Amino acid sequence: MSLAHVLLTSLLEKPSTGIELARRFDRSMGFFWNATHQQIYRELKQMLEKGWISTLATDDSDSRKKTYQVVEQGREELQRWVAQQDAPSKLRDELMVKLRAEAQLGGATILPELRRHLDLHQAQYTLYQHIAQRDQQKKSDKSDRAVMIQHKILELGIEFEHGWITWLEDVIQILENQELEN
Amino acid sequence: MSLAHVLLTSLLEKPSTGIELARRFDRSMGFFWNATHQQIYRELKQMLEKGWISTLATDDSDSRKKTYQVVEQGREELQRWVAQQDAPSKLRDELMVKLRAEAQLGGATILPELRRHLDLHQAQYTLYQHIAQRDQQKKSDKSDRAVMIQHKILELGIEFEHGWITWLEDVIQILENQELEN
DNA sequence: CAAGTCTGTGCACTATGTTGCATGATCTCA
DNA sequence: TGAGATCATGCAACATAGTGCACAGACTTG
Repeated sequence: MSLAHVLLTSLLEKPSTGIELARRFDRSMGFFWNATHQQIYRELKQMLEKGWISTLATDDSDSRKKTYQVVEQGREELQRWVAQQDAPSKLRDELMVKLRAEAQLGGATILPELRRHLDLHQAQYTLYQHIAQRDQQKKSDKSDRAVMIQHKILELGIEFEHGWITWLEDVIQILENQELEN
Repeated sequence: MSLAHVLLTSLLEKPSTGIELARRFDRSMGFFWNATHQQIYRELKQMLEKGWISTLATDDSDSRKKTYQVVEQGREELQRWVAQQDAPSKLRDELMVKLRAEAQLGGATILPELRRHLDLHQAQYTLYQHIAQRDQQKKSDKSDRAVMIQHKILELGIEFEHGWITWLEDVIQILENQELEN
């Protein structure tokens, strides 16, 4: 299980409510992890039971809103997990399977899908670029370890998106030319 | 569900037994999808029930070994799936979370993990390069659509591994230098 | 040919992720 | 001020993925 550890990390960065966490998954955190609000609420509940997190007392008591923070035990658990060896995450990409399937089936049904994915990756790419630019201006404190790491992670994201874009453009071109030949 | 579709694709390429499929996941197919033999047997059983595949009659009947092949209905299902729009697969990488967690926790516990991953990616990279070279010699028939697509997929894999390697080297360097400064 | 290992299949259980729906609280604007 | 949107939390059911273990047949070797 590691959704719990993702949430611990996110909560260390800033104590938050369930929804806030869910929203953060659509942004920076979401680049390399994602989860629905359902998973998040369920996980928060379990983490509370395990004593890894607690709710902030400052919350308005007549609201159902709960803000969570990491407690010592949660911090220790995260530390333990970080030190632990794990296999690199396995890639699992439907589009690649579809391409390969189409290679067997014949036809060119896949072309629109490839174009659509190209668009999506381009959008993601520009989004990351914007975030990077904004960060650059906000905090030029290069010596801050946390800031540097976050920046590096973003860079990797940008690199991957760029890889996808050039690759997709290439494949689309090749397939389009093959179409024309028939 | 799409493990079923991955298996359909793999079976179209070549009728196989469960184990053969599982082994193929450790190779070419495994670059963008993976599954344990357990998942595969279970899925094969269900696909048989749905009438997407059938067992080959040529199998030695006193062995428990079963060779599966795709039947018309399975081919149609695959076709349907290929044409269908899907969101790009979401990346989910533990190492990135760990990095970010460590940025919060402080310490340099992550460095050995980064080095280990660098090694793994380097190994993967050379493996792909070898496969690419071998394929180049075997089948220089560039006009074959299926061959071309498989080659392109491999190229993407190589590109990604390369991205990981340069990025990891970079991050390791930066963190090592920070270590020295203390 | 007995003992040990490998191959191929499979069940049961657990963990993780997803979908659909429900409900109270808060906001908003005519 | 009350009807409707939307925010925040959550339950239940289901779908998918992964682990551990078992077992029968084939292969192998002293």
